[in-house]
Amino acid sequence: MWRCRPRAARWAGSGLRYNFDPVPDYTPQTIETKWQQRWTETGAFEVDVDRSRPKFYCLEMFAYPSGHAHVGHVRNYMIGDVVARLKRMQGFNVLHPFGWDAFGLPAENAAIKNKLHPETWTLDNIAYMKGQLQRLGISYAWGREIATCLPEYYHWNQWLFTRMYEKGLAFRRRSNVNWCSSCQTVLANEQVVDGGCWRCGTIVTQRELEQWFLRITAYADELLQAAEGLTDWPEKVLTMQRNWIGRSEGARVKYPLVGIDGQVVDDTIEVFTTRIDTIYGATFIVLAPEHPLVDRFASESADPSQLRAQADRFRKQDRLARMSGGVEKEGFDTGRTAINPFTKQPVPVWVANFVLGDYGTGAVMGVPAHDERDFEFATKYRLPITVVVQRDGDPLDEMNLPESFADEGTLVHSGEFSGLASAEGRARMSAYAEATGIGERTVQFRLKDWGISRQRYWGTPIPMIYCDGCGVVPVPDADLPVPLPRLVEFSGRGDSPLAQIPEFVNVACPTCGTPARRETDTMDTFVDSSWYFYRFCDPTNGSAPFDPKKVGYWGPVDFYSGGVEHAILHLIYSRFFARVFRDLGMVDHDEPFARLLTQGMVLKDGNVMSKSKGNVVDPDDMIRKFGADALRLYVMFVAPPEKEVEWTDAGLEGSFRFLARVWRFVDPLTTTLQGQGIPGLAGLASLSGDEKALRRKTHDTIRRVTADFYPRVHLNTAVSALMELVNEMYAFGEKAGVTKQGRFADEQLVIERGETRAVLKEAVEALLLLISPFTPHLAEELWERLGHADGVVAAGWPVFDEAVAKADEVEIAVQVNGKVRGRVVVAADASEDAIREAALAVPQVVPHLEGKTVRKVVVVPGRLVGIVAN
RNA sequence: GCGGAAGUGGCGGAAUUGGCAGACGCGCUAGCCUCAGGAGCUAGUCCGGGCAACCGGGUGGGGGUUCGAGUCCCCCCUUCCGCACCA
Repeated sequence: MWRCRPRAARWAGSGLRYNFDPVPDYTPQTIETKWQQRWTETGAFEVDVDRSRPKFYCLEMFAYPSGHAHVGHVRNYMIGDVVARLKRMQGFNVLHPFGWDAFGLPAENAAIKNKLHPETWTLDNIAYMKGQLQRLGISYAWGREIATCLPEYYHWNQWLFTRMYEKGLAFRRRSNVNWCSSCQTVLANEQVVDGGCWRCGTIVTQRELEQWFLRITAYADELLQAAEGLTDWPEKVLTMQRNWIGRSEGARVKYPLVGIDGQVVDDTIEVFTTRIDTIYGATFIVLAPEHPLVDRFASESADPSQLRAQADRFRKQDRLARMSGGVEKEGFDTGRTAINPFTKQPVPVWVANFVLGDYGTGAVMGVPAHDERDFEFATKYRLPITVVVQRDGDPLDEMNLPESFADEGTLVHSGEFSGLASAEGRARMSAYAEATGIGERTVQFRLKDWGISRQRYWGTPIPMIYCDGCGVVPVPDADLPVPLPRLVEFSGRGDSPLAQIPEFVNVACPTCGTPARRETDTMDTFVDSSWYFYRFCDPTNGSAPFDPKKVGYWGPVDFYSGGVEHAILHLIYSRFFARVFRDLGMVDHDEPFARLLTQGMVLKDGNVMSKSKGNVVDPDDMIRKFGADALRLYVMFVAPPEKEVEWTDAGLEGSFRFLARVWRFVDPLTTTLQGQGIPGLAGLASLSGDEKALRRKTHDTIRRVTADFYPRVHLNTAVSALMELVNEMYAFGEKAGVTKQGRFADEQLVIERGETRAVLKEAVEALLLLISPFTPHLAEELWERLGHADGVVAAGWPVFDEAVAKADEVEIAVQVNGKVRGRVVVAADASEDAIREAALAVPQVVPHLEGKTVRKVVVVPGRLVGIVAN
C-alpha cells in the first residue's frame, strides 16, 4: 500500500518543501549522477570520421571561462545539446565538441588583483565550468576539448599569421587606433560599441600607434555577396553584417589645388562621392581634421599655429559625439582653393569636424543644395548654394531653398550634362572623369582592416622579429610556437608586459643571426575564436592546424548557436578566416556555419543576468533542487530558443512536476510492460476505442515532435506536445481502470489485458524516446528499467505511422457567413458531397439558414465547411 | 533619421499554406483524496449576457481583399533591437 513518507527534510534549506508520499519517487539527483558517470566512463559522445554515415556538426559558441556559468550562459548549451541528441538518435554521426576561449583580459586583471597567474585563474575556471556542463548532462565529446591559451592551440594562430603575412593579408601600419584607457589596449573597430569599449564601456580615444592588421577588406565584397547565400541565418544578423561592411558605389574625383601663390596648380585633393551627378553644385571642399593636407596648409600659411590649433580642437572632440552627429558642425577656411574639375571654378577648401578622416579619402565635396550636412554647413558659414538637380514635378525654388534636396531629379546648370536624369548623369559624368583622368569609379567599403595588436600579456604572441638589418622577419615555422613566457610581473601599466622580459624580447634574427627584437604585442583574442571550429575536427594535430580531410568530412558546421552580440565580431571574422583557409587550399567550403541560431537572453527581474547586478541564477542551485532534466526542460519549454525569456522559479517547478508526473506513471509500469505476452501491434484488431485513441495520440505526438524539432527548432511546442501525450496517458489509465486518481493500485502492477499493455508500451516508449533529447537522464533511466540494455540512441528516433495516427472520424466546424454555428462528425474519408450534406443538416446550423438561399458551400476537408447564404 | 523584428488572456506563449483564436505551462477557482495539503488526481479559467443550450464582442488602432484574416494589402500608433554626419 501507499507508504507515507514526509520528505520535507530533503528540501531543508532550499526554501522549498515537497513531499511525495505515494512512491515511487522521482529523485533526479541520483539518476543524473549515475548516467553522467556512465557517459563519461564509456566516452558515449566521442566520434570519429565515418564516411558510411551522414555527419552532423552541432556547435555552440565556445565559452570564455569567466568563473561560473549562469543559466543565461547555459541556455545556449542546452539548445545545442537537444539538437545534438536528436540528430544522434536520427542516425547521424554527430560532432558536438566544446572548448574554451581562454585568452583575454579578465584573466590578466584577476591576476593583477589577486596575485594569481592568469593561467591558474583560467584553468581553475575551466575546471569548474566543465563540471557545470557535465552536471547539466550536455553531451559533449570531451575528448576534443580545446583551450586557446595552450601552446598546442595558439601555435596555429601563429602559423596562420605567418601564412597571412606571406600573402600580404597581415601587415603593419602606423595609424590612428581605438584606445581603451581602462583595458589599456587597442580595440578593433568592431569592438567599439557606441563609442565605448565593448567589454568595459569606457569611452574610446584615438591613439596613433604602429599596429598589425589583418586585411579583411580584401574579402569585403565577397563577404557581402555571400551573405545572400546564408539562407539559414537570421535576417537580423545578415542585415547587421551588410551594414557593417557598408558597400557604396561612387567615384573618386581629383580637385586640382591652387598653390599658395594663387596661381600654380601643384597638387590635387581627392574626394569620394556617391553623387557625382551633383558635382556642378560643389561649392566648397571639406577636409577631415586628420587629413594630411591640413598640416601642410598650416605650414604654408602665414600663421601655422592658428590653423593647427583649430584642427587639433576638432580632433580632440569626443569621438562618440562627433561620430553620432551630437556635435554641432563647425569648420574653418584654410584660405586655400581648389578647382572644381567640371565647372573649372575655384572653390574654397575648408576643414570641418563632421568629415571622417578614416572613410573614403578623408575629403568631401560640399554640395549644399543636395546634401543635408553640406546645407547646414553652408548656411552657417554663408557659402554659396547652387541647385544642380531639379525636383521633377514640384520644382525647387533656387532663390529660396529651405532645405537640401537629396533625392534624384533632373540635372540643371550642369553644362553638357544638363537635362539628364540623376542616374544617367552619374554614369556619363563618371565616364567623362575617367576619360579625362580627373577621376574614377570606385567602390568604397565602410569595413576597415582588422587591427589585432594588443598591448597585453594574456594572448597569442605575434610571431614577428624586428632586425635592424633584415627588417621585419616572421618566425620560421620550425621555431613555432613562440611560447608565452611564464614569468611576468603584472603591473597593470599600459605598455606590453612582454616588452619587460629581456629573455623574451632579445632574439637572434632568423635570417642573419644578429641580435634582434621580438614583437611584444599579443593577438586580439578574436583571432583564437575565428577558426576554433576547424580545430575541433582534429584537435590534437601536432603538425598542422587541422587535417583538411577531417574538416572536409565534418565541415561546415551544420548548426551553430550563440548570442547575437557576435553578429559583427566573431561571426564576420570567422567568415573571413574560412576564406583564408579556403585560399590556402585547406577547406573546401566558403561559409563556416551553414545554419545560425541566435539564442535569446535569460532575464531576471527584467535585467540581463550579470554578476555585477547580483541577479544571476546558478544552474547548480537549480540542479540541486529540481535536477538538470527539469532545468533543461523548463528552459526549452518557456519560449522559442531565439526569444528572450524572463526567469521564473514557478516555471521551473512546473517542469519538475511534469517530470515527476512522467516518473509516477512510467516507473510502476516498467515490470508489466516488458517481457513476454505483449501482443504485437500490427495485427491488433481487437483494440478498444480508448486504446485506438491512445495509439493515435502516440503517433500524432511522434509526428508533431519530429516536425517541430528540426529544422524548425520549435522546442517549446515539441515539449507541449509531449505534455499532451502524458495528459492523455493519465486519462487512459483512468479509463482503462489501471489507475485511480492518477495512481496505480500497486507498485508491482500487473495489467491483464494484452492490448492495453501493448498500447501503453508503445506510448511510454515513444514518450521516453521523444523526450530523451530534453531530459536524457530520466529517459535513459526509465528506458533501462523497461528492460532495454542499449540506451535510447541505439533505439533510434520513433517512426511516425500515418495509418495509425489517422482518425476514423473527424469533427469539422460549420460556418455560416463566416461564423461558426455548429460542428459535425464525419468519416475521415468522407467525400466533399457527403460532408456538405452533413453540414447543411447540422441542427445548430439549420436555424441560421432559415429564409435564406444557400449561395455557395466551401468544403475544406478535415477542417471546416463554409456556407454562404443570404 | 535609416534598417530590422515584434504587438494575441492575469503571465510565458500556441495557431505549416488564409480555415474552429488562446494548444501547452504558470497563476487562480472548485471538487476529490487526505489527520493535513504547500503533494496528487479531476474539472473550470479571453470579455459581456444567460440556470442553460446559446447569443454578442474579441489577436495595438483604422481601412481593404476574401465565403472566411492573428495570418495577405494600405495608413497610423507603440515597444524592442541594430546602425547612425560613411558624403
